[in-house]
Amino acid sequence: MSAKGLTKQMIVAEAVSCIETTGQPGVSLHELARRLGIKTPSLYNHIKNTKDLQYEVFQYAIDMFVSHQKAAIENKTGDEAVQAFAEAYFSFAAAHKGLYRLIMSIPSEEDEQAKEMALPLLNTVVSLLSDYGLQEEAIAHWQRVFRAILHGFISQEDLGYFYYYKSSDLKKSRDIAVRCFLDGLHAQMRETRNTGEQAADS
Amino acid sequence: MSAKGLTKQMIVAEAVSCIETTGQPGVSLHELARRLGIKTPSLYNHIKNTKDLQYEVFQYAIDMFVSHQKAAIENKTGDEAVQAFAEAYFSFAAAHKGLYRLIMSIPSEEDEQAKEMALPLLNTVVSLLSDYGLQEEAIAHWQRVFRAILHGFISQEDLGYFYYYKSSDLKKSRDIAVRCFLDGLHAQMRETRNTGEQAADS
DNA sequence: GCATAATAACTAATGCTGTTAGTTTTGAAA
DNA sequence: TTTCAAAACTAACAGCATTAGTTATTATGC
Repeated sequence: MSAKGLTKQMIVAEAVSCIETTGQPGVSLHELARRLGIKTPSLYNHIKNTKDLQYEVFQYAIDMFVSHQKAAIENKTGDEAVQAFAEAYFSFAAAHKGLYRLIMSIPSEEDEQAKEMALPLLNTVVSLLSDYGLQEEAIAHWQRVFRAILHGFISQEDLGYFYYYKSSDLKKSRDIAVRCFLDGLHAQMRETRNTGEQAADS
Repeated sequence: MSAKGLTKQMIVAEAVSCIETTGQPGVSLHELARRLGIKTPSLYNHIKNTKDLQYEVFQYAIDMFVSHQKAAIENKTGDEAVQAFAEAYFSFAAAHKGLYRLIMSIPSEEDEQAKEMALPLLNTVVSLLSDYGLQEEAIAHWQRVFRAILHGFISQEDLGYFYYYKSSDLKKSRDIAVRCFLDGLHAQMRETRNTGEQAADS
């Protein structure tokens, strides 16, 4: 009945809080309004639509994720930094399941806005690999490989695709994956040093 | 107005066809009924609910994916088989975007039925790695690593997360990823041979 | 201190989902 | 030809996002 002084930030915060507790990548406007003590359509005084709200939360999640990553690799370089990054990546995904899911569900090939918002997420990995003195094209490839491993792992854990053969623990699998990446990267660097060319196709 | 002799198989087939053309992992019952020339609630004479239909399509997609994989690695072993498998994996995901998305969106930790249906998908990879003479626990780990790379790649391509730094092509990135996996696997095998133990943590 | 304008709440309604209950039609078996 | 189950239907509901139009509150200018 009253103008409660609700702000967009408060709505986003409530949405984030909801996502954090449920582990789901979204909230219904109905649920959100209920939590804020208003009726659903009133939300439209502050947000444009669900997509708009999603973008706000998306931005929030990315900022959080990136700062988490940056903190983890501070004062570290090379393999040590890569390993620390991977651990930070895994721990964030575990601690913020809903937000991670959101980050990995929003963008699409067509959505230029989301892709641009996600850019910092890529830059952290690229700068991580810059230590290795690779050529620019090689970095572009290996950054993809690294992110594929990281996300592929989290994603399939989340889906339950890693709970077969469960005798062996996930942490060890993750360590092996990261080590595999580093071994592969080192092998590539040896080849590059010997031939002066990236030779990954023979 | 008439009993059209519709069967569950026909409904599933139509749903698959719809998913194949749209690239989306699902169809609305309304759209499905419209395509079949009946009213929405009539579908409930054949299916239990949307989840039920989803499972049917899921099963169909898995069968298709698995047979595609098996055909690709027939008469191949070792690295050659691994590479052929990876190519088959990538090509299926590209050619059947909607079905692949469905496969990678249905299961969850809690959904035992879906997890069991997905089992053949894991067995193909496990049998692929059996060639290498690894211990059972090592296979459990490396099978995860391989699938993480494969799905991680497709997933992020799909999300648009690989379209930055696009100067370099995706195919080459994929090749590097598979080679990285093989390099890592070989490195592990050398270690195992030397020490008689899996030593991936030092 | 009071009128005014902007803000932010509201109610009512629409269209899209999936779903259920109850009813009629159809086609095949007795 | 009657009978009965299968498979279609209509009508209705609940939950979702969303829009239009309305009222109440708050802050601003005179």
